Amino acid sequence: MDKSPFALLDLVERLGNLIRADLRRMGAEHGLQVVHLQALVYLHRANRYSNTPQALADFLNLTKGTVSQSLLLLDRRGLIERYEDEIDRRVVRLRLSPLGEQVIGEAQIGAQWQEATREISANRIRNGVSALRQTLFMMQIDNGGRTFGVCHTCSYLQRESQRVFRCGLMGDRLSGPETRRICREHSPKSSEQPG
Amino acid sequence: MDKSPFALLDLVERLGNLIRADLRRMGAEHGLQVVHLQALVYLHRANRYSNTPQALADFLNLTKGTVSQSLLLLDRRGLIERYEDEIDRRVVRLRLSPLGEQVIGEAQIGAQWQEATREISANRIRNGVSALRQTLFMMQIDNGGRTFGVCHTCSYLQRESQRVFRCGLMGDRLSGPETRRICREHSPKSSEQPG
DNA sequence: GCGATATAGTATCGTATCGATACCAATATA
DNA sequence: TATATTGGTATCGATACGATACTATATCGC
Repeated sequence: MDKSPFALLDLVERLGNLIRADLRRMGAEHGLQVVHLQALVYLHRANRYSNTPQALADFLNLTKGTVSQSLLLLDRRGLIERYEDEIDRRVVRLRLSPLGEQVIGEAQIGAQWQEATREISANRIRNGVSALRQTLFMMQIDNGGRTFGVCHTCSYLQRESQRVFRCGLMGDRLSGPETRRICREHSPKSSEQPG
Repeated sequence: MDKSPFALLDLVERLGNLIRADLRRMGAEHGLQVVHLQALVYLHRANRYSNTPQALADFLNLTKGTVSQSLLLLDRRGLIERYEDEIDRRVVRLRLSPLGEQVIGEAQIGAQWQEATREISANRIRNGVSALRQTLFMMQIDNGGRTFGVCHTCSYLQRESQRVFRCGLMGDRLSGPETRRICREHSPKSSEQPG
């Protein structure tokens, strides 16, 4: 049996630990835990379908009760803002406050990673992306989870013209920037998981 | 600028979250936290240079004080055993108890991953392994961390005969199985980071 | 050798995560 | 309109985690 899938697992775990440690260091500078920074980063990038406590809970694989507590803390510190959904009045929408945006900006999230991958050939990275994307797709099927990708890799995305897109699932028109945000409804294109 | 390094980062983070969630589920069945299962898995695989509280702390990127508490819990539950080092009497050695081995065996760690990667071509996986291994190497340099790999990918490994190996750093002779365990002294071979 | 320093580990304390449970309000369903 | 479902919050207990202080052993400089 080929052991390289397990080698890949080891690497993902190991790198995940390092990324986590990096977040821990950066969070400590602002008195924040890892999960807080993860939440801020998520809200920084989430699209309009995905900026709710429940979506964040799905993303982090935590219960809504747990996430609710973290959001309370972020709110108290003035890092996020809550506002009501106009249609469904149960739903709370979340966004970063100016202070939250500032923290994200200063934290240089991903700078270490960018530095570490600078010397790696683009081709090799694309190969890695392919392998991991396919793995993520399979794991999503396995446990009914969500992939939280951007529109570019999503099967629902339709292109109406050069600059106008539409989400085939929600029916809304999407701007260019919107298509680069992460979405809880993301479903990988079939071309992303060749078999 | 090419964005695929960030795509790779997203995937590693996302998969890391899923692996973590998987550990959480499996741990819950035994009343264990994620970090406990990570510790058990580590001790299950660590070689003779790496089965100490400090090595575990390095692996998990936690302080020795924090790890000491988790080990206390694992000890109370009879999942690990401690024994003194014969030479350095400050050092505590750790190993899984029979019960700990049983828990690891039942937990089917990595089963979900194995299933998820089954359909992916060996070549694509090897490409992914190459990209991530190189990234890990660079991140290790950046933050002075450790890679925690097996002898097979380590620059210190020397082959004395068909079945006999030697660690060039510690000077010890190593059996075949020993070379497949993870080591805190691991230093990637130069052939593992071409470029 | 011998004192200063470094290292491995433990103990204690405060903060905050996390799951479980219960609960409320709004929406969906029948 | 009654029931079920969904989004979110509140509370509680266990415990991770870092910071700090501490002990014991080992190593280094001289």
